[in-house]
Amino acid sequence: MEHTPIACSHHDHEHCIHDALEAARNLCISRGVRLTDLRLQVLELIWQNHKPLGAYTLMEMLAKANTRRVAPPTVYRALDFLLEQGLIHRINVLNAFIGCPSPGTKHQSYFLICRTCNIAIELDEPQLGQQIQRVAGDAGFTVETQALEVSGLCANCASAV
Amino acid sequence: MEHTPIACSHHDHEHCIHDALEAARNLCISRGVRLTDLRLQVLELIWQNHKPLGAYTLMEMLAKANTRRVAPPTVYRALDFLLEQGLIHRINVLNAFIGCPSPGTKHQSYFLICRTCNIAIELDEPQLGQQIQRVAGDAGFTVETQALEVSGLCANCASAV
DNA sequence: AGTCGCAAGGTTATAGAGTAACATATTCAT
DNA sequence: ATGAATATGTTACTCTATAACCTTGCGACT
Repeated sequence: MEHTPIACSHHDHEHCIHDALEAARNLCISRGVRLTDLRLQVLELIWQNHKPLGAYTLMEMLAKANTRRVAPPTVYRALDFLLEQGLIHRINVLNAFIGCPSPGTKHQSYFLICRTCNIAIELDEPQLGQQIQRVAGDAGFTVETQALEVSGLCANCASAV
Repeated sequence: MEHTPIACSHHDHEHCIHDALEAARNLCISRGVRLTDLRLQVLELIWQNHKPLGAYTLMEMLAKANTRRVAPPTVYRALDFLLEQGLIHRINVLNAFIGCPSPGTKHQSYFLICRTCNIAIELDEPQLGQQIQRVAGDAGFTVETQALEVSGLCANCASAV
């Protein structure tokens, strides 16, 4: 593998999850917001999969883990919290959610999404943001959020053809 | 208005719709695909509004125009056809569809979406595409489609605050 | 002109995604 | 301890989209 973006490389997954949850805990403490059991559980499920997860898939996972029914508002409220805190991103084209590897740092949402294996690789490209900002500015547009979703084949899947 | 992207400027709307439909007809003829009454009707409704329209809004419009019930698959099939032919784009963040001002020319989907008036301004920025292509290539990713959805305030709404 | 084949559209039912409104339970500051 | 605020539970519903199957109608070919 020549190119290995974080989400793509083979890595110590347990360690990766642990770090993400630890970072989330610290971030929430420093902000004075509550990372409750439910919210933490949702974040953990999202990280364990390492691929975009739909709200209803999460619901089923929660129901199994807690051995009781979990209704949509429960999971959506947790997701809303995690989105607000920048701990996860929403992938619009998939109606799904994925963990953010660098919460805390304010950034936009740029993703490479593999149509075969469904992996979503988050890009860290401030320059791209600047160019988008400039183009939008030329049109007199005030940018609030940016969402770039590039679909195609990841390195692994492309070489597997 | 200093900056006037196509979708934003005051223009002869009838003329604009007419041109779009004419272009669509020609494109379909040259490709040997059938722009049926239904498909044309959907395309026309989308252009008449000039703002992203949801599938169910379209359904109601069709039902009224045709004075009979129209079921979801009917409108979704027409939308699928128009998407395939590049005559419309899908705005993921709005679950809505909008006419493409330059079908025929292969291009990606870059939109500025005003959260107040809901207008969606399509950008024509091949350079942006190149930069995205480059960034994705650096990650070993093979790009198939790009979707950029920038949310914020359009020039009109920003000045109206 | 008939007819065969296929693409388009109709119909019913259901899956998937998200929210409104209200009730209950926790937590926190005082 | 108590009240206010925050978080979660519950029910019901809306909106978005697709599956599966049937019917229609165009169009190429003899």
